[in-house]
Amino acid sequence: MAETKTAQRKKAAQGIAKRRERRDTRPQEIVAAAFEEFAQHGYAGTRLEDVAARAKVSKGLPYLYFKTKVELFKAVVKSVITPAFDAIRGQIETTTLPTEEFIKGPFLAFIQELVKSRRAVIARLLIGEGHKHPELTQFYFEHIVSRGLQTLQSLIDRGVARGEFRPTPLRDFPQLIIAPVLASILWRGLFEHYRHLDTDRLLETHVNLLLDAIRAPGTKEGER
Amino acid sequence: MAETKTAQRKKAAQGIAKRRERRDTRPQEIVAAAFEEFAQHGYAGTRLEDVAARAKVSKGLPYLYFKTKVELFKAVVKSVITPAFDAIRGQIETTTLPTEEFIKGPFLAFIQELVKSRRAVIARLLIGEGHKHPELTQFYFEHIVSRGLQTLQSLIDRGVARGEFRPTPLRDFPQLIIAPVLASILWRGLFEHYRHLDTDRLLETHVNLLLDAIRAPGTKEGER
DNA sequence: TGCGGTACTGACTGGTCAGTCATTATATTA
DNA sequence: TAATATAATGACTGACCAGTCAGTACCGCA
Repeated sequence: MAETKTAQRKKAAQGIAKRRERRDTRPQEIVAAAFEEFAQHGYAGTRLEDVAARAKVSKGLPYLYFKTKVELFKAVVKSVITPAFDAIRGQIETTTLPTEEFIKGPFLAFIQELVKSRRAVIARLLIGEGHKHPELTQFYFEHIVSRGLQTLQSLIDRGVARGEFRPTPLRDFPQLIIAPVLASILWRGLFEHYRHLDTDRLLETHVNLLLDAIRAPGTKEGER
Repeated sequence: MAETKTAQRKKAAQGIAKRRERRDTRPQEIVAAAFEEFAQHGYAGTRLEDVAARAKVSKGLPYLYFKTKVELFKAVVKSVITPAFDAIRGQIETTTLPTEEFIKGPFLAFIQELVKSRRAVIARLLIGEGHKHPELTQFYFEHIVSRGLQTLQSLIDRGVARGEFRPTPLRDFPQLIIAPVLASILWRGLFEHYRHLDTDRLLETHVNLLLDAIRAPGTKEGER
């Protein structure tokens, strides 16, 4: 009997953490597995059984930490999306670069990377299945969309206040800055297989045209 | 016995068309019902039983005209989307207006209307569930997206050839012209409930900024 | 007036999957 | 080392739905 126990402990001893630690890391492991599955099969197309399998866990365990499938999905969104957006928002608020330089540099780099990252598929998921889960959509709207747009608005306002940009209705529609990012994400998800799209150049073109359109006259030193 | 028959005929006589006609109109009726259901519940969320009920038809009948659910969805896309796009494509190709006028006029009106129309929900459907049905996506890509982008490209090229626009990389990325349309459709579908977006003005702003960015120098008569 | 064909019906099948729960394994505590 | 608590399991349930098919009703025709 004692022998059987020790035999069983073999597994547990192989670097497997203590119980308490285990309980604390399990949710993250499940969220990570769920992210992969959701990204690959969409929300409706993902079976919790597969999530469990990927996390090397039994079918029932996810329900111990997440009451429902939706709850798990929310956890994925929170853990994957929020940090990246907080990062760029912080940069926008604290940068000392001239606005045009900031947009052509760090901002462009951020959206170029975003479009190609695994995080982008979450946006596609929200777009596709959001309307079935109002609670989820509201969370996403309040935490990402609303705050993001507000930040962009203040970025433009700052450019105008500094005399870098002429005042345009763009400040009322910061969605116009983001729209090509969305389009790129969707293209990559849906049509890349049929026709390649150079999203880096697309976004660069977008940013340049937009700046051409709003740059204050007499500030054209950068043009050539 | 003869009486029973006549009694049954009562129903049939009430303006219900003859058999042959009936058979020819049924598919359209089913497609119309399916459009409503798909628009309301998404592809996966739509039960063919409900489509049938809405069309006042038994559960089995749709399968007589459409082999599978996907086939029915394709029919919906074809009947709802294609005509509108063919119309604007024709206009683009045959218009005699100066390119800028055309874009600010008929083209702007078209996208403003499109965003608000019931057709837009189909785009949202494709976006959300397209990746699960490659066949469907391919059909959509070939019939709508690919041809649409080509038409836009030739519109820009024409403007450049006429000296109205300066040459810009925009011609390589006609997606940039459409991106705000996409964004508007998605906003209306997802967030309108939380925050209203004036898509008419958004699209007008977009078109104006874009034209400001690509207008050939010396053609600024329209500016003020 | 009845016959043949076909438009149409709706109960049924097979398969899927979210969520449950009785049971088992194992860490911790005494 | 035994008792206790709780992490984890996985067979199972209930609900759902695409797609089928044996049968019915009804039209047009002779």
